[in-house]
Amino acid sequence: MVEDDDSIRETVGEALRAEGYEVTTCSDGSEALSLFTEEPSEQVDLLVLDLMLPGLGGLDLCRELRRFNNNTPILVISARDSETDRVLGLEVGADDYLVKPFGLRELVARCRALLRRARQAPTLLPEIYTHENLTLYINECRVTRDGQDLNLSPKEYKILELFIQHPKRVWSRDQLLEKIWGLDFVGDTKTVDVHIRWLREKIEEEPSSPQLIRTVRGFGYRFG
Amino acid sequence: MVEDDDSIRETVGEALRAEGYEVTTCSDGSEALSLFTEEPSEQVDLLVLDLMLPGLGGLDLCRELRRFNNNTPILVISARDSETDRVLGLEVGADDYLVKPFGLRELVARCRALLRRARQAPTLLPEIYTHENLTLYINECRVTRDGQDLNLSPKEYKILELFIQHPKRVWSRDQLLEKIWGLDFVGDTKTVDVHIRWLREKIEEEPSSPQLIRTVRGFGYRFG
DNA sequence: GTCTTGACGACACCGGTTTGACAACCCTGC
DNA sequence: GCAGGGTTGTCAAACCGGTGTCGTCAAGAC
Repeated sequence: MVEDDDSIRETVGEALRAEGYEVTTCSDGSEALSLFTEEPSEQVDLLVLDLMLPGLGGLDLCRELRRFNNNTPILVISARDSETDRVLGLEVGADDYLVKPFGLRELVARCRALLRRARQAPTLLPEIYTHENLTLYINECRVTRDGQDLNLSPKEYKILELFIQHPKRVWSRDQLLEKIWGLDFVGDTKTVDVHIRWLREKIEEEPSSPQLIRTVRGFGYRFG
Repeated sequence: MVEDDDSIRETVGEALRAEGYEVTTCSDGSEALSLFTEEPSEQVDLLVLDLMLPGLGGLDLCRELRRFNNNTPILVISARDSETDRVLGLEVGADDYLVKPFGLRELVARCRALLRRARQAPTLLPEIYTHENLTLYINECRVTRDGQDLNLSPKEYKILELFIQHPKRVWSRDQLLEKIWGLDFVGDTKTVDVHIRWLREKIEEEPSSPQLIRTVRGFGYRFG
């Protein structure tokens, strides 16, 4: 929690601790930012952030965090209560905006709601996926089989990326069209079949009896 | 968006459409719930929900969705502005609570914030149903019996999925034809019998004296 | 006992899937 | 600008397994 007013900081901190949360407080923006950038960085699950801070302001801190792909949930608390202020806070990356003065029960409830949702999202997706003898490097758009580079086309790569990120999940042809080709694709779902075939030829031991990409008759395809 | 007040529904709907969102509106809770339970279910990315609704109320709808592991983001809009109301709304599963009257820009900003966060949670948790020694994995179109994979045909799988989601309920042959085969199916209801038989052979200990799929003479079939 | 309803076995058909071939398209290097 | 290779979307034919139908028999209901 970042808040320069001592009494509010103490009160809110206590209320959250009473709920069983572990709370770290500080009173200005740059101190907060260092918590995120220093190594080893503390794992922060939720940031309760006042806007009016000495030095680095709350909005700037918010922007800065999002700029570095930090997706920690942020609950802004502020005395500025105009609609413009609220919209601005949400636009720069806050997840919720609560106007002072607020009730402690509401603050706790909103914190809980944010944490509940954040728990469902993996904090960070891995950049390298491995499945049997296949390895996929997200950043490099590259796939190796037994260490040997595979030459996949863009579509083939995207399909494999989706597959390897969700092993065992069955994808219908329509879902694949939506995910890989986009909603605005017009054409036949048979297109998917063909790309699956080419992908099989590159990653399967025996493309005619595929082990990695299985067809689930009537539904679609499954990887793994 | 679920809202019984015509003018609010229109205004908000238009505001969101103006932002490029695709908006479906309805005016009561049960209608909304059917959007989620019907097959094929519409993909809903965000639910904007009024609390005071005729019939099934907003809070009940919220609870019902969460009970079925539906984790669609929910933004509650309500004229009830006491702290207790807000806390209650957030506790039953809403992600945000906005008090009427509200500014359209703030509403849009809060919708955007919720969608931004939801987008980071790519897959919903695997939906898994278990009944005695059977386990059904929704996302994988897969069923195991005592841990062993069952090789079900599409029709068999769909029937079992429907059954396991509604244990003890009696389904008439016509209802099954409508749910599994679709409204446009023309043919004999005996078809259902045959598929039930095949399903029994795969999931029952003794298919000739079925324990899981019971026949309710004169009515249909019951699972569990 | 008679009638109705459901279970079972067999079989032909249909639709989904695979496969091969081909043309349109987009890059890239010359 | 132009040629060539790689990528992509479409189509038709072959293959295969799921699917629908039918006739018969067993089990309940009255």
